[in-house]
Amino acid sequence: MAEPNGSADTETLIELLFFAYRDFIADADAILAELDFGRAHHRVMHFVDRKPGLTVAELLAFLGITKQSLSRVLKQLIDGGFVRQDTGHGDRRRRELHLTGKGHALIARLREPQSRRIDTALTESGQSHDAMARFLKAMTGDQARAQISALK
Amino acid sequence: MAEPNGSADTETLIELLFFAYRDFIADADAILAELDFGRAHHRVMHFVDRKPGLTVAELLAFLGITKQSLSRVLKQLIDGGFVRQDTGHGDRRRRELHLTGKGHALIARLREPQSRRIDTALTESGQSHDAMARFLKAMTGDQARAQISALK
DNA sequence: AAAATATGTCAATAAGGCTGACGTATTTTC
DNA sequence: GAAAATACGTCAGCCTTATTGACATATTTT
Repeated sequence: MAEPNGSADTETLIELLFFAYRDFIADADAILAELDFGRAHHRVMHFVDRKPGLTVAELLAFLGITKQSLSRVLKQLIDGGFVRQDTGHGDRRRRELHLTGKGHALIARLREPQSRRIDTALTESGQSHDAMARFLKAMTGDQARAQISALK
Repeated sequence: MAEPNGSADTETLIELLFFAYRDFIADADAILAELDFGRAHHRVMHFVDRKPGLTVAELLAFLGITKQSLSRVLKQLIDGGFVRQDTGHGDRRRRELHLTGKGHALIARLREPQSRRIDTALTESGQSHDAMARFLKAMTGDQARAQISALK
C-alpha cells in the first residue's frame, strides 16, 4: 500500500501549507514595502481594526511579543498617521488604539489581494468558506481559540 | 444583509490563517530550540528529504533565499551530522545533499506533531485530505506550483 | 585558453525579535 | 493618605535571519 497511515500525504500538506502561506503573505509584503513597513505593522493594524479601542497590553497578548518590540512599530504607525491613541475614559492610564481614516484605507488595501486569493482558491477548489474556517480553527491551539473568541 | 460580498467573512479567514500557521509552526519550533536550530534549518531538512540529492542551487530556489543566507544554516546542519554533501557524479562542481540517519530521525520528529495537528484538524472539521490539498495548491502562485511539480 | 557555472566565503547592513532596567502617571489597596 | 500595583514608554545592548556586493576556487563547456 502506498500510504499505510496517511502520513506520506500529510507530509505533502505540510509542504503545501508552507508554500500557500508564503505566497499569501507576499501579496501584502509588496504593498508594505512601498511604505517601508513590515509584517509587524500589518499585524498591528489588523488587530487594531478588528478590535477598535483595544489597549497596548491587549495588543501585545494578541501578537505574542514584548512591549519593547511593539514600541518601535507602533510609534511608526502613530507618527505616520495610521493609528491614533486615545487616553482611556474610565482608566486614564490606558491607551486605546484606533485606526485613522488613513489606517482604514491601508488595511483595506492590504486585505484586498489576500481576500481575492482566498476567494479564488475556495472557488477553484470547490471549498466552502465555512468548511475552511472550521479547518483553520481546528488547527489552532487553545490559546489562539481564546484569542479568536475575544475578537467577536 | 450581513455580508454583501463575502468580504467580511474572508477577513476572518485571513485572521484564522495567521493563527493556524503560527500554532502549526510552534510545534516544530519547540523541538528545534533544543538543538539551537531555527525554522531555516527545518526548511532545509524538509526539502533535502523531499528531493534527496538536490544541489545547493536547487535548494536555494525552493527556499527563495540567497546562498549567503543558506551557507551558515547548511554548515551547521552538516557539522551537526544531519546533512551530508556528496560531490556530483557527472558534474563534480555540484554538491548533492542528502539527509543522514540522524537527519532522517530529526525530520521525522519534527513532522510528527505537525502531521498529528493536521490529521486531527481534518477529522474535527470533517475535511478530506484531498480537498485541503486542492485548496492549498490553489492558494499558491505559479512559481510555487512549478516548484511543487518539481518535487514529484 | 577562455568563458561560464556551481559553490563558498568575507564584510557590511537591516528588520524584527529578545532581556533587563528604569521612569512616570494613574489607580487600587491597606 | 501612604504604599503598592498597574499601564505604558523608553534606553541600551544583544541575537537571528535575512539582505547585497565582492571576490575566490574548482570544474566544465565553448
